[in-house]
Amino acid sequence: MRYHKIPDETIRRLPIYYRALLSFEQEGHKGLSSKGLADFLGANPWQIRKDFSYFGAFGTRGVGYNIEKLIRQIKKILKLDIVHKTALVGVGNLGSAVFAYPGFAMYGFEIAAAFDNDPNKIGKKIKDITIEDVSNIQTLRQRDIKIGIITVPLEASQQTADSLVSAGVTGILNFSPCRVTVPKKVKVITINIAMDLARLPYYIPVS
Amino acid sequence: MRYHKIPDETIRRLPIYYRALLSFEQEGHKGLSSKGLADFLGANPWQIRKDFSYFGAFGTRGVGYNIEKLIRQIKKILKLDIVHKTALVGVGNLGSAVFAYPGFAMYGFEIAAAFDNDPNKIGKKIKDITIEDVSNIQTLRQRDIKIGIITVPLEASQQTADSLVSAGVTGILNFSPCRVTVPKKVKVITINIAMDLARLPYYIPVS
DNA sequence: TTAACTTTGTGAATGTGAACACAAGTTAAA
DNA sequence: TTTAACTTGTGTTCACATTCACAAAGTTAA
Repeated sequence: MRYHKIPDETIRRLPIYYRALLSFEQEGHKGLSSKGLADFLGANPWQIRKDFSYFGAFGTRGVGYNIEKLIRQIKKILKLDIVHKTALVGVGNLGSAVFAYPGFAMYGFEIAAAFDNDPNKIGKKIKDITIEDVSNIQTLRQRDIKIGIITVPLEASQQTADSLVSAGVTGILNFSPCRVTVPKKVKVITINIAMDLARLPYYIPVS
Repeated sequence: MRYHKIPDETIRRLPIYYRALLSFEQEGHKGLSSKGLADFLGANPWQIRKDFSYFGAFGTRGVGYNIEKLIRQIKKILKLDIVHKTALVGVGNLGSAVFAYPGFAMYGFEIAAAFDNDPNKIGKKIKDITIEDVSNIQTLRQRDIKIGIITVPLEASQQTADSLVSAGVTGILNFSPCRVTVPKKVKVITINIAMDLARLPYYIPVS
């Protein structure tokens, strides 16, 4: 299995396993079976084993997995052991909230630059970062920033994405409520609570 | 095709179509072809047509779709035309942010109750809603509230989900960073920015 | 009325991921 | 050493979603 393409769904699940493993480790556990992890997460053991098997053999037959080793492996696969410098574009309500979000540091993200087009905001500081004019986005290449975070209003999001891409960014976290189109080599992850929200009523039986 | 089970993926895409259609309508357009919508969204025309076809024939061959009619249909399918009363559990940082989020009203959600277990918070008001003790969750059944929003810390999330389910809730929006296990008849949508975040580095080539 | 042109709706083919079953390896106890 | 009880890793099967190709249906213009 080792030389297969890794399913996107597997990558999507790895962070879930990762977090669960961290909590098992904190409780002092050393080893864990796929069944143990599956029960904890409400998932299937074979799904978990299959996911791991794409990356090689992590466990020991008849015994299970070594939690510490497994954490180290997943961390490496997801590249969570590297600090990624990111640039946030759009320091409005949403942008500020994202700035304050503690989850970023946990997964190795460091917000190293912030941009806005509002003259009133440019020059101000937020958490040690000076807000720059959006025209400065092109300097990201020299500054070795490869990830952009889009928190601008709907209308400006595609344009922002284009700027980021032309500045050499290879990954985009898009909080704006629309799909942005980018070259294939650039990975976009769109986070849109409203869209997730909107499909919930479908599943609710009408009283 | 009309009597098939609707793929979950189709439901996931409907809100995306819905939002795009709203913006087309606002620009004064009356009609739209699957190709027009696909170009706008960076999607495939046949995917869009297939998705719509699960619900019957919405368009006119040779002509395209009537935007207004299409919006009405999707709204009905997603049940966005009904106001859903929801209960928010956990009025901490995350809970307050969710409370302030304007997206809820847009998709027919009304936060009609708020719960916390902190005596300092109970009795206080937030946006006209009085914060109640979590033990009051059981009153949701009488109050005809069928959707719960979980914004409690990790440790309390499963327990909160259990309370909500036993209070007759049939849909849960889970913002806590873990999977919660519920009976099959209850639909859970988990929103977890950190998890989405964590898989981005995987796709970023190391410099 | 006819012919050329659009665009939808859908059966069929293809692709992808989930579920399963089981061989292979490990442990422990008789 | 043998046997029984576990647990992983993976080939196979199955289910579902995407893509494709085209018939059906409508429009326009001569």
